[in-house]
Amino acid sequence: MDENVTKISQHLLKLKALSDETRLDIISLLANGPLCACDILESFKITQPTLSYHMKMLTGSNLVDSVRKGKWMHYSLNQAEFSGLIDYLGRIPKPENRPVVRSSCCGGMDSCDSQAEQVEKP
Amino acid sequence: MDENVTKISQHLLKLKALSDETRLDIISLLANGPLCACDILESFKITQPTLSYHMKMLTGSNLVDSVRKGKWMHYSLNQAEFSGLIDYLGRIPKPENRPVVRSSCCGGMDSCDSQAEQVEKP
DNA sequence: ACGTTATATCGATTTTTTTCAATATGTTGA
DNA sequence: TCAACATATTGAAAAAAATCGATATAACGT
Repeated sequence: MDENVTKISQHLLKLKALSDETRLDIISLLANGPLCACDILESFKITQPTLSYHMKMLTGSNLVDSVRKGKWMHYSLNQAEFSGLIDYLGRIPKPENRPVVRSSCCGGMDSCDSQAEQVEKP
Repeated sequence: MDENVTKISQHLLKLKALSDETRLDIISLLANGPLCACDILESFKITQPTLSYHMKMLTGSNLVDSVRKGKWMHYSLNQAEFSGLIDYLGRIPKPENRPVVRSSCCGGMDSCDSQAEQVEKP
């Protein structure tokens, strides 16, 4: 029931993760296969701590998985989570959601075209 | 060619637009059909200028269309643009993109498992 | 023209995000 | 154990985003 609420925040986390240009580029990089942080770092003009921060955002949203391989940290796109986000977005445009209340400003939705009479709101 | 660059920013704009909780909720509202600003406003605990700001973000990203109907501003989800974003995201996980350079930190990708010898980077 | 209503813009403030230098942690090979 | 390397964390500063009150603009009815 309020699992939905939690889900929304999970999706929001992912959307936030994708809303930064550097991170979106990192995601595109990882789409080609796993990479270690040192490789990713070379593709950008940012410092190592900044990359580490971005990777934390990405792993924190579960869009990216990480495993240690010796000295190196290997990052990979979590396809399932990524697909999950896409599925969520894909379900939005359909009218099965009705997540919040709806009121009407002027009787009906399209009745505003010919707003001969206006409904006063108390 | 660099149309791709522009496209990326368009997608990034949309992702930024969706990365705010209020705006994501507005999108869900609009998924049920067009609404005027006054109606949307009632669903949130924000002021009218703030809503106007958010709607500007949403229309600026083209995820939402707006038309004046008399005194009212009617907002509606731009399904085509929304789908465009979803399509873009859906294409990311496949290896047809290779958007940026790739280097290798230790020979191959999986060779790091048994990193008997390490390749020094000059 | 005027008053009312709906929305937009402006200016300032608060909040959040991004960034980096310094430093810490963890791993490996000698 | 220790030096070297890869990555993480911390603390502070800069940049960007969100918010609001005041005010402007636009449309309508009278």
